Amino acid sequence: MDDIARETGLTKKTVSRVFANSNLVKASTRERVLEAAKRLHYEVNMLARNFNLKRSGYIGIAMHYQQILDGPYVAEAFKGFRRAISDESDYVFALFDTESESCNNGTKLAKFYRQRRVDGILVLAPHTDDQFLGTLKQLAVPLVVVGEKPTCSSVCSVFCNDGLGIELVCNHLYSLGHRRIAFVEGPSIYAVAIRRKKAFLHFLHEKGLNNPSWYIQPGDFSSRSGSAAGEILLQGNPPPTAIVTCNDTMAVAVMGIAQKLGLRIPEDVSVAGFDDLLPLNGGYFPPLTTAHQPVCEMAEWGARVLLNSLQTGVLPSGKTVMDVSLTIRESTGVPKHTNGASSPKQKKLKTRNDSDVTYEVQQPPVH
Amino acid sequence: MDDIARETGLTKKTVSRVFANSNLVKASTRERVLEAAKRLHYEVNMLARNFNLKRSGYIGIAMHYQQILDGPYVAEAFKGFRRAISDESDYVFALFDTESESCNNGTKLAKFYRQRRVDGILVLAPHTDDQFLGTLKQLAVPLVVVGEKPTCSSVCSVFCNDGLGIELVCNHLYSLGHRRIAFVEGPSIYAVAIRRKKAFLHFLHEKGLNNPSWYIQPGDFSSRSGSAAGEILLQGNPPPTAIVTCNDTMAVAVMGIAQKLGLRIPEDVSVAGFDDLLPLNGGYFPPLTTAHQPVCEMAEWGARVLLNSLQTGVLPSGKTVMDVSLTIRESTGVPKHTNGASSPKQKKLKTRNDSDVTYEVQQPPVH
DNA sequence: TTGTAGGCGTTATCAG
DNA sequence: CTGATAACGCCTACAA
Repeated sequence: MDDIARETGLTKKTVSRVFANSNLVKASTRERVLEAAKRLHYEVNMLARNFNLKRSGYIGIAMHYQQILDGPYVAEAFKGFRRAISDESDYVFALFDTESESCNNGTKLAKFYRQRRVDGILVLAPHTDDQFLGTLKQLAVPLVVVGEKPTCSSVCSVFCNDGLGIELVCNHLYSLGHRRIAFVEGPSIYAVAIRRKKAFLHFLHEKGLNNPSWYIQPGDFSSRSGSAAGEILLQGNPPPTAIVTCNDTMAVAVMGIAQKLGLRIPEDVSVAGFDDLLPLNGGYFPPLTTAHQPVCEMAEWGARVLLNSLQTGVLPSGKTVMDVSLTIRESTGVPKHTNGASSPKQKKLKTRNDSDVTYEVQQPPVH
Repeated sequence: MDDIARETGLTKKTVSRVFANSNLVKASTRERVLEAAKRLHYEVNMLARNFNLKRSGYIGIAMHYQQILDGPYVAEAFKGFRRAISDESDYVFALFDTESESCNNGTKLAKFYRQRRVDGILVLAPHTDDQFLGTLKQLAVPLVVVGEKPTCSSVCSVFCNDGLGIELVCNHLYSLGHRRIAFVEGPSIYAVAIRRKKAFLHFLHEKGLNNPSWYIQPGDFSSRSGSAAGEILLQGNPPPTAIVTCNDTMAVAVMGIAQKLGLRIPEDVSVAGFDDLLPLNGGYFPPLTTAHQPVCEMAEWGARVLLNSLQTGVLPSGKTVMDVSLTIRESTGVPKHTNGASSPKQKKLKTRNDSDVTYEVQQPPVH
């Protein structure tokens, strides 16, 4: 900057103003500065600037690397994050693996914030036993949880109405005539999985269905666990006429087992999932009926809330619940031995409705 | 720091030494400082420290978000990165999406480096048409490309011997007795895909196989494209007895189509993939014979090289080629109408060999 | 619209 | 082993 100031006969401060996009600089002066900057290959030293501004320019994304990096969930979430925090915003994402203990108990994340290495934190799909949220809350870190309803209730978060999703799926199956409906659980480290199961139990109770207890099988979101559950369910007696799983991966695995057992989908058994994140698979399984979780939108909104907080200096707060919608495809249909209420072909009747967003407490989006 | 200095009756500099882990501080002095620091809730301001040290503490990871975030490749790569650059290393990962134009032509990445926002860059699986490598090369940025052999030859990189992988797979099939071997290509934006195809053509030529041209089908690594190719190949006349695909996803899709057509694997058709990254699927397809690509190891090594460069100040250089190995599982076997040379059951004969690493030019690893 | 003086929190240098 | 002083490159406050 000194060099440019000398070259142009101005002061460092004026040069500084140009690069800080201050509007109290004469256009001609700005030109002169920019010209000299180009000539001298000058580039702002963000280290110095940020040091001065007491900000890092980084937004931390905390997540369990191995748990979710491998899957469409993260891809969708990042799409949303990037929509909110684009290239121009001057913020960059920093990645933190909450798998490590130091991260998990909050020590490391807290330290990073205190040390000014991140300006704010987006927490993606934390586990229910993650302790760091509590730690961070005390620190008054600008923090937004995306994809989960944190147990620590005062933490700002964006998640979705899992219960509604299961309800929609189950009612869809019920109205097709299904009564023997089975369920494959998700891992209990995720509150979402627990909520989904709870909603299923509630559905059973509401409809007065008295299915055998083995109609509810454990699962951990993995293909392997889906297959295991599928084998038990489909070879049981009497087998369910419909199987609802806690995520799409397990639903596909169930379809795989069904096909292996020579069962047609949906003629012999209906299968429904949860998430609607999987790419429509290559055509060797019927497209999946599933509850659509607006991950991208949740992420985008969460990032916007955080950004807004960073700009205003007001800590983020409040919860946003987004509605899950039902996407009916070809893996569900009328059960064999039943006269269902609906027509047998339900092809591609899409009921997605992304604008179905419920704002409980929220500052306006900065679109 | 001033506060601590006052409290302890020392100088700022001495306090500084304590936190910089300098060993020229008396133990008792260090104790006093740390005690005061705890009492005053002092935490080093990394912004100031890094400003002074002219480093950001961030390592950039440049990749095409949507292209690869959704899949096991990134998960593996990050596992490797983290092995090399752990929590203790004081480096954090920053994420850059090379999908955006500003990143693609290198402007943004270059700017980030000049602006001191990243100390070095790991480029994950770039496309052949990515322009940023050239730009960055000129800037003398500490940079390592992982998972691809860059066209710009002087760029430091860690990739694998794709050709060898295809060769191993093809020879395995050939020795089982297969002659009508088909191939599903990968997208030409990846040089890896081109190398794999080239290796396949070389294999055909070497064995003097004269298969119809439609035995080579286009693909883009997606499940959808795999299915499309599978349908054409398996319904063709004469159909191939074995199908080699450019990645595992497409191989699974081909298996799906095969099962849909009522073909048994490997009795009616053998299928082999490339990558060995997919979780062993839930048991509804036979476990896949595939070429194992040591993504995690490549990433780890790449990150080590970069770290080493950052510590020594010497720009990274040289190429490391890691060998692909063959993992034989149950999706390949002796063709129906042929008397293969080998036994029909080749179950779980694993030939993985991760230590098969070839160092062409390289500084020693900092284990 | 531009300039002056001073400060941000750390480390480097060199002396003791 | 410890200390005094200056420097890093930018920004804020206030003055002109």
